[in-house]
Order: sequence, then structure tokens, then C-alpha cells
Amino acid sequence: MTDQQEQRQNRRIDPANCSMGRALSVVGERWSLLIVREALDGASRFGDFRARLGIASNLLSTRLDSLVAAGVLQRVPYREPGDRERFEYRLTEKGTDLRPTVIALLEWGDKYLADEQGPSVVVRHHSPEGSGCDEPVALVLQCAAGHTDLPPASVYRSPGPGARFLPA
Amino acid sequence: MTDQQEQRQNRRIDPANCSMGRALSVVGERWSLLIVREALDGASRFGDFRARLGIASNLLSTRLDSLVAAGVLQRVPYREPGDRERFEYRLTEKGTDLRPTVIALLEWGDKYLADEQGPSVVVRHHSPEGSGCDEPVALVLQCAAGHTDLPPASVYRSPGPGARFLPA
DNA sequence: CTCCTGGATTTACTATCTCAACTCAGGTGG
DNA sequence: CCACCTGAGTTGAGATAGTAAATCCAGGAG
Repeated sequence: MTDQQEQRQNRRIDPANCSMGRALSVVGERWSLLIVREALDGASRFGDFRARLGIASNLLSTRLDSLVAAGVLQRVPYREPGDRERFEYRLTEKGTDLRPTVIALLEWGDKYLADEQGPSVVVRHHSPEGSGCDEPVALVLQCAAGHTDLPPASVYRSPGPGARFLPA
Repeated sequence: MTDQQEQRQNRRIDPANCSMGRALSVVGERWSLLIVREALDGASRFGDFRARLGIASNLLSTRLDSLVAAGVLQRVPYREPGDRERFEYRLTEKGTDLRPTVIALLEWGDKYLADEQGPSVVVRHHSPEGSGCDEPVALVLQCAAGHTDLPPASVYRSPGPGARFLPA
């Protein structure tokens, strides 16, 4: 029996009982991750997002609301001098924790979909004003024993504490 | 002038000229990444995906086609004994390279959206049959100088070779 | 007062997704 | 030879999500 045949017959984790599916229900459509990307890059106001993304204002409105509802963004009042109170949308910790996801997509896009000139964006270590190394940053898969550079085949999904299985 | 104000006025990279946007045009809707997730976990046949994901067959059909067109999956004929020729969908390298994206979403979901019992899926190092460490695997942001555990604020986007800027 | 501006909401339209039913090619059993 | 089963789709009606454009609305500015 081949691996695949075996896998097909084994008790399988219910795919709906997967954090990735839930994650996608929050950020799994056209705009959410792009909004998060811009927020990670400093955008916070309605107009910032609108200008940077070219998103329709009604959609931006509903997406911002749903990201606030999901706890990814926080609605914070502000007031520019000589202007009325307005709101801006700041990333929560839950929001900034999407950075690896954004970077993973960015890296994949850079590898397979970039212009001939190369990637348009490079993520670097150390803040713009800071001193520091300024080296490019990458995501690395690493196991708890410290092994790194894991080839795809050496990584597998196993049931965790919250696993539910499919009926045989 | 605050950082944010400065950022708003500086020359900005055209957000459409970003690999992440392009990546999202390939895998940025409800099902593609779930299909890739199942494929990474061994699914390859129409019925595998259908049973595991509960996706409507027409959508699965079009999604598989578009993933093949995008080069994420490859359509390979096979024939079970006593059966006619059929096709299965195998990940290409471009497809398996989505693993970090899948894992990033999984980790985020585990942190914020898991059941009380904990995550349902743990990604581990070393294949099921193999000897080896069997330790859980995580994504780590690491810069080329070897710095790791980079706090969100110490990472920034800078223009790469293919950058296009927005008109001031 | 009236106009202007940023931040939305409304409306009308289109595209995409869901669910259910149907097709179609080949294999099997009678 | 023929009815029928199975896996892999296709078709079509209705719901959901996205797009573009117009409108609203609460302050300030003139």
C-alpha cells in the first residue's frame, strides 16, 4: 500500500476543525490581508487605505468594521488641529501577528510572480530611523530541536490537543 | 513631524506593484489555500478534495483548473486497476512553496482562534514513518545577519529592485 | 450662511459562491 | 447486450460579495 493510499484510509483530522480554516474566515478574502499589509506599513486612516489600495469606499468601510469586530484592528479617535474628531484604525497585537502571513505571501509572490527587475519590496531588519543591521528578513521553518531548512517532505501535520477526527 | 505623518508624505511604493497582491490574485479567495492545504496533506483526487473540504463540485472544478493554470497544481493521469483513466492534481514546487503561507495562517489561527482544548493540528518535523526528532515546527522571522525574534517594529518594508513609486 | 473635506452610506450592477440536479464515460453484473 | 453504478465533472437558480458612482453628513473655513 502506498503512502497516499494509506493516508486516504487512515483516520483523518476533520479539515473544518483547523485553525487555518478559521483564520481564512477572518482574512481569507480579497481585501483583508491587503488592508493589514498597509496597516503594517503605517496606514491607519480611511483615506490612507483608500488611496493606497484603490478599494471602493463601501467595501473598505465594511472590511474595516469586520477587522475591528475580529479584533485585528482597533478604532481610535484622533483630532488634527483645526479639524473635527475622526477615527483611525490601528493594528492590535492580533493584527501585527499577521505579519508572518503577509511576509509568507510576499516571499512566495517574489519567487514566482515578481517583475523581471526583481521584487518591488524587500523586508528589512531594523526600523528606518534606527541604526542596526538593515539586512533583509526571511521566514524560516524551524523545529523545536533547532533543525532548520526543512524540506517539504520532512514536515507533516499531526493531531493536536483539540483534534476532532472524521468518521472512518 | 511624527513617523506616521512622515510616512504618509514620503514617496511610497505603489501597493499594486507588490508581490503580495499578485500572490493574492492566485490564492486570495476562500478555497485555493484550503485546497493547497489538503494537497500538502496528501489529497490529490477530485473526490479527496471534495470529501475533505465539502466544497461544491463546480467550484472545486474551477479552482483546480485555475490552480493548474497558475502552475500550483499539475494534472496527472492515473489509472486504478479495473477502472478507466482519471486525473489527479499534484502540487508543483510552486505549490509546495505555499507551505510557509499555510503554516503562517495555521499558527495565527492557533494563537487566536483555536478551541479551548488547543490547536487541532500540530506541524511536526520528520515524516510519519521516519525516525527523527518529531518536534513541532514553527515559522521564524530571521534576518540575513542571523538575528531572530524580531519584534514587529524592527521590521520594515523597503523598496526592492522592481519598485515603482506613486506620484507624489 | 454657504462651501469644502474626510469619512463614510446608498444604490445599482456585476461577479462569485452555494446547493442541487443533471450529464457523461467507462466498468460491472445479469 | 443492456441496465445500472461510480467518479468526475457541468448546468442553472438563488444568495453573497465586490465595483463604481452618487449621495450624505458633521464640522471647520471663508
